[in-house]
Amino acid sequence: MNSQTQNAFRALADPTRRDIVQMLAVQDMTIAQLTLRFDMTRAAVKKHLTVLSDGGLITIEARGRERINRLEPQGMAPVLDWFSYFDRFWDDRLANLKKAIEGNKK
Amino acid sequence: MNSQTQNAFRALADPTRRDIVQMLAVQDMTIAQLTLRFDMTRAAVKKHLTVLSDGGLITIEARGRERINRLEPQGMAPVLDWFSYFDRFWDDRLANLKKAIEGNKK
DNA sequence: TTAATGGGATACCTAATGGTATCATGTCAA
DNA sequence: TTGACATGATACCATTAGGTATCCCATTAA
Repeated sequence: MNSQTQNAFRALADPTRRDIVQMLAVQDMTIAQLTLRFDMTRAAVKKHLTVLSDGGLITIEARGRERINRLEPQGMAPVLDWFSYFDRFWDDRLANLKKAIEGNKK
Repeated sequence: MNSQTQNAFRALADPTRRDIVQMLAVQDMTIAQLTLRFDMTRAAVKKHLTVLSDGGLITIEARGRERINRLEPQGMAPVLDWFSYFDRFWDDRLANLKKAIEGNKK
């Protein structure tokens, strides 16, 4: 049923894709630009972008002959939502840890 | 390098494993008990538990001939930590969403 | 002591995954 | 209009992943 959650978790399971997500958080990038940052072919990068798109984590907008890959932050919501299930189970130690992480928000 | 992050993300990429994590949040369980809850063999469940253990999400304690599988909430820290990277990039819409999710904490 | 129970280990199968190479197509610039 | 450039699509390959079946060992209960 909830395939968005599954697709998002799956998309984030690969280290290359997590790197892409972090890069796109800084700025939109074309496939060619992203490919320059990795040691793999453009085709491989494009496959990762497709998986990220399926996971709702990015959007791919055509602009002329280029494709602008843009982070879709809302795509992370299903994942964060899944984690929220544990709020009532977390012990004090992790509660403090979580608080510390969120404190970094600055 | 940071294999804990990778192993944790990978462990959570499978829906069965996410279900196991949620079940173990409620109570510790043996392999046999968990197997009753899924439509797969004990060997398959054990494989999932191994992956979860590699990801630092559970601990497996031997007690007599049984193995007590216990949630290790701190194992989620690397994942939450990874997400915290985006705090400074999130726009208002997602910031509100995140806030709403955390509001569910009760 | 013996049988049943809980689990480990291994081999095996199929499908999915991450990657490449290659060729085709649309678009921009000279 | 004619290349060069950015990307799409496809076929192919090796490895990993999720699953089963099977056999073995340790522990517990009768």
